[in-house]
Amino acid sequence: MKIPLAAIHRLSLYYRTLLGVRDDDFISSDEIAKRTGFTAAQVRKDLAYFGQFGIPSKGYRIDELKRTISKILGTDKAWDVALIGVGNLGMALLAYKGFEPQGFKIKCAFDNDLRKIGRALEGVVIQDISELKPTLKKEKIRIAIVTVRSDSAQEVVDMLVKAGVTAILNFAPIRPRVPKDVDVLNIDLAIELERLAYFLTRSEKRR
Amino acid sequence: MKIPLAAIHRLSLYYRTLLGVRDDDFISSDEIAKRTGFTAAQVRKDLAYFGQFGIPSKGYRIDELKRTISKILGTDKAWDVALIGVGNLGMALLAYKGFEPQGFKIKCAFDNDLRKIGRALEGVVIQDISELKPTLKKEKIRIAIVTVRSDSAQEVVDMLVKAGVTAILNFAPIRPRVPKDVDVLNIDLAIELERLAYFLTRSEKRR
DNA sequence: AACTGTGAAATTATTCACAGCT
DNA sequence: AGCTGTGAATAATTTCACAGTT
Repeated sequence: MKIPLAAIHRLSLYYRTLLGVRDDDFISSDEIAKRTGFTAAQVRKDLAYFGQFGIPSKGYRIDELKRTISKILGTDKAWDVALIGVGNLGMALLAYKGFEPQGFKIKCAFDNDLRKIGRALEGVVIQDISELKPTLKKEKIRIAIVTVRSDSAQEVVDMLVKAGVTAILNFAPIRPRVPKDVDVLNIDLAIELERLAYFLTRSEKRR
Repeated sequence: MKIPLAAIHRLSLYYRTLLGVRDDDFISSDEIAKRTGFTAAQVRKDLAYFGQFGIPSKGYRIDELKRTISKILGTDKAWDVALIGVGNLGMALLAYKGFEPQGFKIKCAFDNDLRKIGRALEGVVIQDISELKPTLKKEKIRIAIVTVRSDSAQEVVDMLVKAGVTAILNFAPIRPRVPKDVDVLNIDLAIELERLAYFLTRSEKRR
């Protein structure tokens, strides 16, 4: 069956909602919908893509549902992550507290600035970019976050692919080319602001 | 006419591509498609939502198209932006060089940490959060970036709405409630990693 | 009675394919 | 001849609505 990509995103949000609810109880699709802003039918359909977890007339067992979603998303295991580019944004992500609760740990960091190499931040020693491949192979790292400037982003992505990385969260404002078995998720901060500017322009026109 | 939200996102990417091309020439939908990874029909349809800019047998005038897209997105004007929460991520965004070329300028920053208030970063003096409403009103700021911890995010968003902000880029891992004339774009970094983990889990199963 | 799971219908988005302009 | 603009066709996603289960 073909699962809409958007469903995965919603699943993450359902999971977040469940974290704020007492465990030892049931929750209905209606209640999840209310708390996340989606519709009840959508919640049920999304969950049904992956099996039948609900009990008619009661809803979903919260603790079970949490475990199930976590397993679907793959956040039931811990994932080690590599960070490439320890500039402002990279440092902020190193210090970001939101990753570990979801099972992600930035295990190693790389930069090409000699002044940074060898320094430790948040318990992670910054390594020279030339160490990238051996370290990633050794640590069996499959996920990387790219926060380098756009002019070296493609080069870094190529190195990551060669080092066996298959999932990349890219903050550089380019869309890197990768083999099709590698997943890239692009976050372009300026583009997000552009979308807001579009809405703003529209709504000001409407007045 | 109803314009798909995704079309706006693509428009931003077309624009980025055009920046890397000589001005005084034409470009075909096919060429734009090739450079952005979408299809030519999609490029033409997206542009056609907003008017007829192309010349049959030649393509689109690059300089004109750039101006046109910029106008559609609203990036032809400069936008002043407020930043709330000068933690690691907030500081990184303050220093981020990618906003200004697209017409966004972080004009003021707020925090509630007394040790930070009064300090200047990147030429922006950090103000006490109590100054938020008067400053935003005075500066007529409509766009805000929220990088506070999740437990105060809703409160901050409420303040922003009261101060007249109608577009919010939110990095706190909650979905704030806002009146329907306010647009919120949520970037949840952990959720993005969860999507990658999902792909990774799937592709490992396939082997 | 209450709530799930799911086909069918409706809606939304994308792709096709070609008439028409330069 | 080449490339746009766009209706029509197709595909994807969401919503509806209800049969079935507890």
